[in-house]
Amino acid sequence: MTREVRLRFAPSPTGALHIGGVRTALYNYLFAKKMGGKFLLRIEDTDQNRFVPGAEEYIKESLEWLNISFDESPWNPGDSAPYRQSERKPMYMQYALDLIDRGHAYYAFDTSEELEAMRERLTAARVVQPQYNSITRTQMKNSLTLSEEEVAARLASGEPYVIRVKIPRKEEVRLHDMIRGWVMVHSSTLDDKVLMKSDGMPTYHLANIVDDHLMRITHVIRGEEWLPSAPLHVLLYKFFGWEETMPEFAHLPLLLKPDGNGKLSKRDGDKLGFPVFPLNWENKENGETAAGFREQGYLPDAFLNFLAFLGWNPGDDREIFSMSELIEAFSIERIGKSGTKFDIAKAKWFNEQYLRAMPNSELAVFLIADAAADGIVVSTEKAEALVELVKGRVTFPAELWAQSKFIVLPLSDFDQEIASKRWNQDAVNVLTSYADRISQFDGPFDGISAKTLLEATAESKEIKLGKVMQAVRLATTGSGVGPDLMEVFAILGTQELAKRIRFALATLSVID
RNA sequence: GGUCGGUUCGUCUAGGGGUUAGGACGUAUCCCUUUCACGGAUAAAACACGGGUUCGAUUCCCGUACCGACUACCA
Repeated sequence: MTREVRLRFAPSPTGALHIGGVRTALYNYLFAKKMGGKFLLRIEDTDQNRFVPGAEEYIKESLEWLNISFDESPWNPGDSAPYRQSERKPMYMQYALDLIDRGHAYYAFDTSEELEAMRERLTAARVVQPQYNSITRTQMKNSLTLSEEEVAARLASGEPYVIRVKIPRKEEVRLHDMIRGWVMVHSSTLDDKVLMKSDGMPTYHLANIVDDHLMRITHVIRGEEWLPSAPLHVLLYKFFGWEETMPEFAHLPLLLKPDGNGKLSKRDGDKLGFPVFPLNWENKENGETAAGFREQGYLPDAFLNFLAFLGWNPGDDREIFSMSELIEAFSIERIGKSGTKFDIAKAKWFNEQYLRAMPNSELAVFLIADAAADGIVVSTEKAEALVELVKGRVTFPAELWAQSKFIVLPLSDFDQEIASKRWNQDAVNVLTSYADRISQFDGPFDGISAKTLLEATAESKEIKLGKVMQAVRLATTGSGVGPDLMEVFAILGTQELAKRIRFALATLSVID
């Protein structure tokens, strides 16, 4: 019988969900869906000191924004409930105890001072890697060195203790990674990691193995930073006797800084002026804030598409993928091995592609809202016309209104540099006549008729249109650049257009 | 330092024993456009280095260099 494919995303609620975490969630989701399996969310909140209020909601909202949904989660529990490790606390100890019974773990009573002293002693003795391991544990206070009575007495007295895994002295640990192939590590380089902390909570290592086993996880896709501890996890599956159902591992390449080297961090975003988080974030306790892609104007589908390509590609030239197309095309084999530098320019390009592909009616919603924020009411019909005019020129929805409001708002001033260079007597002559002709214009005033009329006007004055075009733009929009002027005229309408021209004629003066 | 991982244009990448080493972003130029942008076209731009193996290596092997992750009672 083949097992149901089950994947999980297991973030820690210690702050805003980093973009790398979002990508991990996405890849897990894509693979789960591709395989017709289930995707679950598990909150890894075993470190009570690092818990940050609001972080869990942030994770939820971020993934909802991107349409990454869970079949099972704290808010939509399935038969693996509960989905918060803090709520699973009572179940971990028995597994740790089981490991002690099997001789694969032990109690340790060393204080942090004693641990520190041990490390100092080893460092002084030039031991390359001071760690709690098969050698050093014989000199520490634990159930391997202490008598059974002594251990029992310490336990009974309520003395704080941890439970450590007993790493074998010599053993070749073989780890299969779906992205990297076989990775071999010798157990002598591993240390006796803490499994149960003195506060009664499991560490990540124990909780992750126990929960993945209990939740019947078949594939673990996580960041490369976990690769070094993966051999320990393999060992734990073996110690528990769960090798048969051990999940497949895939360690994703890291997301790197755009400049220089190293893992992408919040500081890079602040420094280079782009977000590193999906949503805006504010830690109410320490006032820490971070900018989000959503608030910067990235469309969820575009951001998702961009994210998917950070370390994965379909193997052909296609670049624009919807979520369902991603699911269809996704495969772990096509995930790269090397770290990926974060390139915000590509993210913008994706956003532009998606924005231009959106129907005007949807884009108009953004424009109407932004106009309303400025206290301006724009009709749907007008908004759609404006959107059509400028959508090819913008990266973010907020620019739609910013770049077209000059049409809606009254014309007040003129670009002085253009005025001094382009405002001349020819322009005054053409515009004076054009305003008159427009006022008398009868019939539908569209881009074509606006242009025909302007050409006729210039011809009647025996002036080349090209010589006065900049002045015409300046007079009607106040600026030297902008979208197709004749289309602008059409939206303005004959009355407003004539009014603007007369205002310009009255305001600007010919210098030469 | 140790362990592990990685290395194709500036960036994301395709490819893989014999290729003009392909695409995309970005950049530059040209075309379109009576502006700017969009769009179209073109260009510059890469196999880290050294040894093997081989008729032939960017591709396979081994070293070196460089980069990174990890090295907590954090995940």
